[in-house]
Amino acid sequence: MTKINSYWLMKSEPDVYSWDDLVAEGEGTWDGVRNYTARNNMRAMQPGDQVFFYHSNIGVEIVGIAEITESNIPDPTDDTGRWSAVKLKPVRKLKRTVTLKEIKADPALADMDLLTKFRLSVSGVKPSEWDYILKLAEG
DNA sequence: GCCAACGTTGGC
DNA sequence: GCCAACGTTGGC
Repeated sequence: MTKINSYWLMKSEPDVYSWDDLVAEGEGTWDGVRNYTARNNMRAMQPGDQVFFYHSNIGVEIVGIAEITESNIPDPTDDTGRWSAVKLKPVRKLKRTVTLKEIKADPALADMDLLTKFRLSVSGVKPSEWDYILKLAEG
């Protein structure tokens, strides 16, 4: 099994589950996803994969980096067996957040799934995009 | 298997 | 709070 992608972006509404909630918990289970594309992305994840944690609705920005600790586990909120979940832990908060506005304004990031499939809650990030955003956030 | 209706997401 | 985008459901 070859690794296709190691970088991801996961969206959460901060008033439901924020970066601080993840930090407080130490490890979070990402469940309740009811979108096939998002689920397929989650199934492709492997422990050790890096994830941008993104706040939707409020803030609308990437706030931190998390790491997948367990992948392809059954969704505890699902009784049909169709859906999957992953577990992740916080790695670190970005030195400064990177807003959607910035991402939209930057031609280097125009192809991000975040923009082209903006309703997708779990999307892939290319290594080049990952590096670029890290550079924006931390120089 | 098509497609209209419906529901949800998420930016503004 | 509104509305556009788009994924899912269900009737046929």
